[in-house]
Amino acid sequence: MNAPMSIQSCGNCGLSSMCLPLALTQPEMTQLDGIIKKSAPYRRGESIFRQGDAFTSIYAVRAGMVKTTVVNALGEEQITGFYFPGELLGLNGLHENVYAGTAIALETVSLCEIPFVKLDELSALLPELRRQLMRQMSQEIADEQNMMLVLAKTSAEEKLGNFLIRLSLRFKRLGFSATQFRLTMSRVDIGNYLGLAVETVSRTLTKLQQRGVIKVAGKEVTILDMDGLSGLNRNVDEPAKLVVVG
Amino acid sequence: MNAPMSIQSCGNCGLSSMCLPLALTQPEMTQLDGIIKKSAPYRRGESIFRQGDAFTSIYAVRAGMVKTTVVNALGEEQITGFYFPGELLGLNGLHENVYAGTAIALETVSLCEIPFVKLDELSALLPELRRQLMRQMSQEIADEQNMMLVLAKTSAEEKLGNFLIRLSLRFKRLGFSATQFRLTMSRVDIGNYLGLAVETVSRTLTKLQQRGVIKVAGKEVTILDMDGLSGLNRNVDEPAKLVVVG
DNA sequence: CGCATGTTTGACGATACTCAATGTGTGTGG
DNA sequence: CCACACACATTGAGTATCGTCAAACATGCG
Repeated sequence: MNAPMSIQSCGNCGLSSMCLPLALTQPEMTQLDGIIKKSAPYRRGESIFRQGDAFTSIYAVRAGMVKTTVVNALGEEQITGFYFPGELLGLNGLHENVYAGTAIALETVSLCEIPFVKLDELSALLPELRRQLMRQMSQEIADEQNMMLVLAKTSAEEKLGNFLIRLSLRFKRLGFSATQFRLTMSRVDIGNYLGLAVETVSRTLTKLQQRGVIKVAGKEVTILDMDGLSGLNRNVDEPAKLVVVG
Repeated sequence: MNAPMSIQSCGNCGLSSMCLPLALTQPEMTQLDGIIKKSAPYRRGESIFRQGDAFTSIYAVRAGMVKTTVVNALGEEQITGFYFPGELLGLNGLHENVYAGTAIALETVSLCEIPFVKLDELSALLPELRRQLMRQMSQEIADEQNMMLVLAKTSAEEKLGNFLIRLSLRFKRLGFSATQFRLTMSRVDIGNYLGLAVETVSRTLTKLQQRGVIKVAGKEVTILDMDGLSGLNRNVDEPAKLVVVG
């Protein structure tokens, strides 16, 4: 008796509506299934690919969380993103046939490996697959541009607020609580990603907590005042009593 | 007698080897030409598209320079890139069928407009076109990730050095001098792009000049010591008579 | 030629970094 | 199961880099 394959198929994957197969018909999905390789789970700290490795596949996260980094000539390292289930890894690799960054599992992670040559061929036949692939690349471009704004223009407090809100939205999209979740990454990772020293991350989280906007207990975060996080307290006066102008 | 069309065709465009038609055969290029719309030149300050506009086309820069920006909910604006001839604009627009940013001509600019629906259809037929489009998107992702590192991890001096070096490489690729060129954008734009105040841009350029690494005269820049710009003076010893305490 | 816009320079101050020490959690091995 | 060690996280003190405010200076367009 074979082990059930259901989990391996896009058709039975709960993430298909936010992943590559979006908008594919059932037979099309079967074709896509045909080229996807099951990959053994990665453990915390293991790398899925490394900067400079030959580019062969992109990966869809099925479970767990992944971080990606780039390193410059001086060895400085920057975390460029945290990837949730349904999101694609390795899209920066195809322009020079070499991965432009490293992907590392933040916890036990399960992935779908999609050989790019086959995906490219299939995308010629399936317009919706092609468009979805491009949409996801486009999405990544747009996301990173927004991140550039955050890095260049905002204070430590705004950076953390923005970070927590984006995490919240992604947890929500996956069906988890939008207001209470666990930070998979360390404070060091958060600081690296946001361009802050670890100490500043700690202090800022404490400050947000004291103001009653969030509650932090180790890696466990509760968002108490979503508007306070995003609204960026233009009114430094008082946290409660919200004034609506007009 | 018709006006010569040569300039309008990819086959006769000097940029084809670094633009979309890269690796296309002559007949394929003709097909691509068939969907490209000539666009009237844009003047300094004019927008090619605006954040929120319906996404219809991507644009290849043929002449002149373009900047792109994103604005967040609070009205903060971030320049996300400067685009040279041969580079593509609007790639961030297709994931939500709306441009995720604004593109503005920094000088008189001439563009090739490429309706995306047609490009998408054609990309199903021409594998090299499809791959080149994806490569350019991938390139943009990788570039922006490197920019995130610059924004998050480096000092004002390093930011300017990195900025000038990247400009230099792109001028070189276009056949211009790599060591002497004109900054098309204002100091305000440079500061915005790099996450620095205008005053810091000014001061840092002056400092780099005093150190003999560059020469600046208004918008005219000469790079005197390329290694000094990138090498990041690990040797802080002394430029002139510097007093070392101890 | 003059006004507007862009650029430079100076003085001052705030935000976030560095260094340092203490506190907390997690995983391993006895 | 507890103790220990190591990594991670928090807090404090002092400081540097860069931003803000302000004014003078240059440039260029009409």
